[in-house]
Amino acid sequence: MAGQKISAPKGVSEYVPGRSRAFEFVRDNLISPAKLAGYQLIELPVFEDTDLFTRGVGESTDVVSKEMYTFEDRGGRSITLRPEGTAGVMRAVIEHGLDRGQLPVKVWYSGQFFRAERPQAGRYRQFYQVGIEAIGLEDPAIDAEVIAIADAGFKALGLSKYRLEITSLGDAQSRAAHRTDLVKFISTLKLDEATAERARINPLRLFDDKREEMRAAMADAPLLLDYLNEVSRTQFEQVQKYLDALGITYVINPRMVRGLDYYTGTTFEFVHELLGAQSGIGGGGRYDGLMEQLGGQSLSGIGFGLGVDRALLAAEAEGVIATSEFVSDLFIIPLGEPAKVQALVIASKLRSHGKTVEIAFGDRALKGAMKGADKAGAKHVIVLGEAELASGTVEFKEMETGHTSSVKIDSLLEVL
RNA sequence: GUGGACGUAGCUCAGCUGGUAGAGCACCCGGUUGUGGUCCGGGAUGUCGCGGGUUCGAGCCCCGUCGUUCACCCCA
Repeated sequence: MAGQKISAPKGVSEYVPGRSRAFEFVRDNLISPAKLAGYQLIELPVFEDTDLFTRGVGESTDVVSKEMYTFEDRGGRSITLRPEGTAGVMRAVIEHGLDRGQLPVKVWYSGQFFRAERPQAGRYRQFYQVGIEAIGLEDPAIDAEVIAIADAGFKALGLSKYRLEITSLGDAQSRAAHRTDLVKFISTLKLDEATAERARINPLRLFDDKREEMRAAMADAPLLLDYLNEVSRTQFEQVQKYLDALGITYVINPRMVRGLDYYTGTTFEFVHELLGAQSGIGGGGRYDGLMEQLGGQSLSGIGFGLGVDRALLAAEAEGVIATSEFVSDLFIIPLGEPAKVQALVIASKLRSHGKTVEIAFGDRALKGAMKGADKAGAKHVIVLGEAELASGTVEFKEMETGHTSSVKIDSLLEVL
């Protein structure tokens, strides 16, 4: 049975030449501000013990209850493809005792995540995220810095048509007080079965319902922000003060809901204007109980995850992705066998000095090869034939201007 | 998981009420012997997503399936 075509699994995003450079640009620039702020790389497995997510992210969440890729490995262990980044980072921090040293622990990560959802524009089953975590400090200044780093990442891409929404989920005491009243309020509403079930699992969810009638019904619902106790309120005000000082604009969204159970205190989301239904390009927040929940000491942390796929979509929608850049410094067109050998030698030497050099293999006609050089984005071209080999000199052509000059083969490095 | 739309050359799409496929872009070759981006000429390309069915005959109709897409849900 030969010849059957195999296509990619449903709902995965992949980037091939043509767009892969843009993807690379987005991924690298999104995370660059974190590196400037002293965050260090943490490279983790894409699969983990299933318990890590059921305990860390929370069994009541959609992410855990119906979107995980879970399977049994050959040793009978339950394994899950990571649906998010924070739980894995916490596991590794505890396991390697990183929290025994100087605090905060500051790490960044980058990689693929997996959720078995129905695919949609900007929503994939395998998606790419970069993120950071700062663990072990409760200073609201670090909350503001974390948010600022995410914001700087988006700005580094040239994005501007997005907004930052923030809120505070408060501490356990504040949330408990609010929950009592919220549940009471919800009990007065007439809900369909699915919605009632969601309310039962997490009453805050109803704030996120997009249906007009639900929004109207929830208009007068008690807001968590009004229930913050002294400590939580002061912290949230501090965060705002720092953001103001940084000149970062934000809107307070008291109805913001996050899908992962571990969030507490400062919580935020970046929403892009041009993206349609899947408009969240990044988000994060503080998590007080997570580390303890996973068997570590009781430290709070804060972090974010930014969606690389969606940020790329956003950048394309805004038209801020730089498209044509020179890919190679030099393109060599050899004419004849002896020239081909020399081309290999010259290219290899220049590459060892960090120059990007391509060779037109395959004995194409000169015109075709020139065209190829143009398409490939070559900055300079040289033709290597009998005459050049004999004289040791080539016509060095600058593609943008078409200007040529005589250059000794041995001196190519100087003119590149 | 639920509902709607769509699925024709590498890409974007056209194809009237069923009669055995087309355009633009891209690609390849050439425009007198070794120089690109413009122009001109020529050329290759599709089991019309896949599988059934109706019909003398289906890209066009029906069913199923897979995929994409939009919304809900959820979230990056």
